[in-house]
Amino acid sequence: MPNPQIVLFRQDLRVHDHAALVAAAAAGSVLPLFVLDDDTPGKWRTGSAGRWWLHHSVAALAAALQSLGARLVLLRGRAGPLVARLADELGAQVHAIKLHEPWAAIQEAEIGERLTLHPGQTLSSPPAVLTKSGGRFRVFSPFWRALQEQMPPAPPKPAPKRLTMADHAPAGDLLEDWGLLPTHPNWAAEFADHWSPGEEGGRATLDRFTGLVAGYAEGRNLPAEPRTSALSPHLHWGEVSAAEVWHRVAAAAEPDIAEPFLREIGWRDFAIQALDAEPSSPDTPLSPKFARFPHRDDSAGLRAWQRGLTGYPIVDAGMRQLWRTGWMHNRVRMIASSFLVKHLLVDWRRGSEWFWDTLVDADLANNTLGWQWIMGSGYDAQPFFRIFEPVAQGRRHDPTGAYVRRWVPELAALPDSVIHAPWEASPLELEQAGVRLGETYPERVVEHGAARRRALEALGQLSV
DNA sequence: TTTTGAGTTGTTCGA
DNA sequence: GTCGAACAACTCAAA
Repeated sequence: MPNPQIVLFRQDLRVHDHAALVAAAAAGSVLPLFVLDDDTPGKWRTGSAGRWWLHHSVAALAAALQSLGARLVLLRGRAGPLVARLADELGAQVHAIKLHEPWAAIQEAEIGERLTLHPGQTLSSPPAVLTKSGGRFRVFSPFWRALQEQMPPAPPKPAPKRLTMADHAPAGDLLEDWGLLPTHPNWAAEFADHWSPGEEGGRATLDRFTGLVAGYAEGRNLPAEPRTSALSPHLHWGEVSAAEVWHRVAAAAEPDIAEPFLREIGWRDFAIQALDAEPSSPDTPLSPKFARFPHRDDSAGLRAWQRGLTGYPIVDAGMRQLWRTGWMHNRVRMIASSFLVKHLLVDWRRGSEWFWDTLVDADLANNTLGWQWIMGSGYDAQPFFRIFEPVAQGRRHDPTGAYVRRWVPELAALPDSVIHAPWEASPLELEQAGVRLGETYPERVVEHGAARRRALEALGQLSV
């Protein structure tokens, strides 16, 4: 009997296109393992919404493995020493898909020589496409050009037909005992209306999107319409591989039609390699001068933002969509995050922490890149004078107000002309809509013009 | 080494 | 209402 092969699942909760699972199955009997490790990642342990997703995704993976003849073993604790000890006890090899988050590198080092790493998190492997002089790209466009030269990625591997479960596998924990789901209160009550965690749900989401690729470039900025892929949580947890997404989308449309979406998958690679190169970036601005930025310690403003009570309808709609569904449309993420850091001057890390805890697709690389980008302190950051104007953004991307009406129902009866700026409504319009500013819906926490001037002044100080 | 062109997602102002 | 220019200076990547 050959040695047992431990397959350590982490952010690759799938059985298709899983190089580590395939290699293990070919080498002997298999012990699939998932470790709930809240220790190694420290502050960036899986957040609350992510835990809801993780619960269901682990259950789905266990069922998929069961149908192949294996049992997913669940353990809790610091993964490195725990896996190393189990491998020693069983005389096992360990297989895993290489991840590029800083905590993953620590786990991999702690498991040590028993571990064989396989590619699979990113489109290219290693994730860092390099410049002609061997350096890392810090600007997306040249990165994307170089990445495209490596495409297509390797074709997805089929799932193993049959697994032989290793002898002497520990019983492990019960998923229900991990307490990943919220109870009092159950703030995730609506999540299941919007999401189907797990590989099957991910593939169904991908199937649906292949019919929408052609309209993606035009429709992706309209938050009222379901025209984005909604693949982000499935990609974060690796329920479908980036390579499979690439192949399916590329097959669904002509190259120039598919490119706007494939670029976004390229951004995911860019974010992952950026975090790999800059492991402190979740906590530290990449541009050192931003350490001097005069953040305001505005706990009331932060709370208004978190609860969707800023008085700016597009911002509030986004923040409430996030709270209710664990997700926010990408266009609105930009508007809402810009509002926090530019209009309120709150430290971008307070925003990234909130997103980390509330997004079902919370991903350390994407979250970090996004917040540093909007702040202007990161790789390929936007110019400092680019301050989103929430009313103009709302009118441009939600012209009928359908998105605001859905998530901010107390404004639903306002006419289109003022739905994004209720303070511009006439007394009669307000009365007919049943809106009393300051009572049924808040006054603006800041006025745009004044907030913009204040932000420009604060940012201007950095250049002195 | 130096030079050159370019750089996800925008807003405001004045003609 | 529409349009183009200005908004800093810097860094990156390649020639």
